[in-house]
Amino acid sequence: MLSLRPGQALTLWQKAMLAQVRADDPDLTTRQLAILLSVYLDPPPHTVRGLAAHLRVTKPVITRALDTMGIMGLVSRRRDERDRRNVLIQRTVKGSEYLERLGDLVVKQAGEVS
Amino acid sequence: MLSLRPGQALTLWQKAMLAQVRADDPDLTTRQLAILLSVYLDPPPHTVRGLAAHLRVTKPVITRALDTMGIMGLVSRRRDERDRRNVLIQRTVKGSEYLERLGDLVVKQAGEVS
DNA sequence: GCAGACTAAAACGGAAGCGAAACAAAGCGA
DNA sequence: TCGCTTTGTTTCGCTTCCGTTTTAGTCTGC
Repeated sequence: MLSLRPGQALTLWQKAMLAQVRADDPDLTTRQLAILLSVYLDPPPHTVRGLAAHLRVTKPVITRALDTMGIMGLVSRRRDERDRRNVLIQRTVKGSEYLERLGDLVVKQAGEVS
Repeated sequence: MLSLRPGQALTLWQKAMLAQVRADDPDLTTRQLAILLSVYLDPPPHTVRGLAAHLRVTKPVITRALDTMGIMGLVSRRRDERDRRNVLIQRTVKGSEYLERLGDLVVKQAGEVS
């Protein structure tokens, strides 16, 4: 159970956003990041349909985000051989590293919140 | 001093992003949110030039973000009467409420992180 | 006063995201 | 087999953001 006050939350958010903006690696949209986090933190398998329902957005939103993040190497796609209509979204080393850095960044900024 | 583990940080991030995506009020870009948080959390006065230096982005980025958030009513602009080249960025009630909701949202999600 | 420095905004072309609708491929049920 | 559903992608027109460059207004030092 993680407990923090609203002021601490906003300060943490500011520090994290600031670090994100200053780092000039390409930053993801809110939707893209939500998808990436779901793929890596929720148990597989992940399908376009499943993610769309989970985030309550339309399927093209998922497809487009996967296109973009696929080019970035943060996720990869594979056909489901058991039901070839489905596409399974898979993790990549690069995506793991990306989220690892994000987690470390948040932890680091949290340490500086009084 | 706020202490959390990388796994907790990512889970918190996921929950917050998910809540943000599901809520269908217009979500801000990373840059816009960073600007908004700086305006509300850092001591005034805030100028375009100052914010650009603080975030390490170009001035048009700030101008455009202020345009967008101004239309949304989250910030307002006023000429500095002491040096009329400057524009002072000011807080609004609506902006305060927006960040209050954001803070509460993060606190709420944090409470569900094990 | 006036040239030069400074500040913010506007203009420009390009890239990327959006929702809605159309589409192709695969499974399913009679 | 042959419709019908399901799944993911593509297309369309539109909006928004991007970096760069240009413009307009304001100070400042001589």
